[in-house]
Amino acid sequence: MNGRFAISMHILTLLAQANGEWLSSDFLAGSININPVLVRKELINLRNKGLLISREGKNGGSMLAKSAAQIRVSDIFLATRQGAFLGTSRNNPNPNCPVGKQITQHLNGLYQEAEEALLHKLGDTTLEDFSHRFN
Amino acid sequence: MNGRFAISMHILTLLAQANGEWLSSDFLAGSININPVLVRKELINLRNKGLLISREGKNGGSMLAKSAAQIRVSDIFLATRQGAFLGTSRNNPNPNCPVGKQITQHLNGLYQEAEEALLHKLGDTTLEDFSHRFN
DNA sequence: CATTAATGTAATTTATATTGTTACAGTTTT
DNA sequence: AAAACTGTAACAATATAAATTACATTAATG
Repeated sequence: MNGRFAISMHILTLLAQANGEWLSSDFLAGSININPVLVRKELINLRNKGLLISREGKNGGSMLAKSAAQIRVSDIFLATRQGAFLGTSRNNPNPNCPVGKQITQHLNGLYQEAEEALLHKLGDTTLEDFSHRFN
Repeated sequence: MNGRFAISMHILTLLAQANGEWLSSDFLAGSININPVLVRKELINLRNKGLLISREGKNGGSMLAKSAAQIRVSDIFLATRQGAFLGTSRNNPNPNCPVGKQITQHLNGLYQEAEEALLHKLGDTTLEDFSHRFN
């Protein structure tokens, strides 16, 4: 998918299983096995998207902003994709070619349809469902 | 999606509209506006996947191996994705954490489901359908 | 049979995107 | 005041993708 999606799923699964405990970015980073700063950057993003809350200072950390049953995997997907997901075509097809002139537009249409199908599928699973798979 | 998918769609759309003409890699590269060597690499791949045929030497080029109606966009997607598409998680979560130990497996399950939904959707459109959108 | 116009392919470089690191300021609890 | 956190900027390293160069090979054609 996207490295950030995997990190966010990991973070949120840990939070879902934390039962009201504030988990520190260092603890999360230890489970994911990545640098704590990357975790904090992801935490900031997920917080901005309303999926978790954080507390600064000693005994600080993060916890879910709502119950895991209210968070769909598609929400997490949407929260972590940067702009386009399928696309970012920084290509400049030849505008003098009938195909080149239109291809970007038609590919984008295709990407949009595909993404909708993907989102629909990911909307079937909640974070709670996912987190229960670890039992 | 993937830069190679876009290139392949572009190549195949041009071939679909070529009506039995052999198109050269230089011509294709001119429409896509990328280096001809990249096009040839993609042509090799698409040929190995049975989507087109090529002819060497003077007046050589490529053409579709079958009618555009027989090629689904999902075939092209499958032909261009390298190994995993959603995934390639070269991350090593902490095996001493109950979540870290299992997350890769569960994410892969999710990716597989998502990819199936995507493929199903892309299977609804043929290269012919796509190519007709340029009229 | 030499010329020309193609493909095939390896090796290398360049560009871009992703991921990781360091350092330190700010916040809150004790 | 000390300790344990988060927040964030600036930078470094790595990985991936794209482009380039160079040349061998193939086949048509005059």
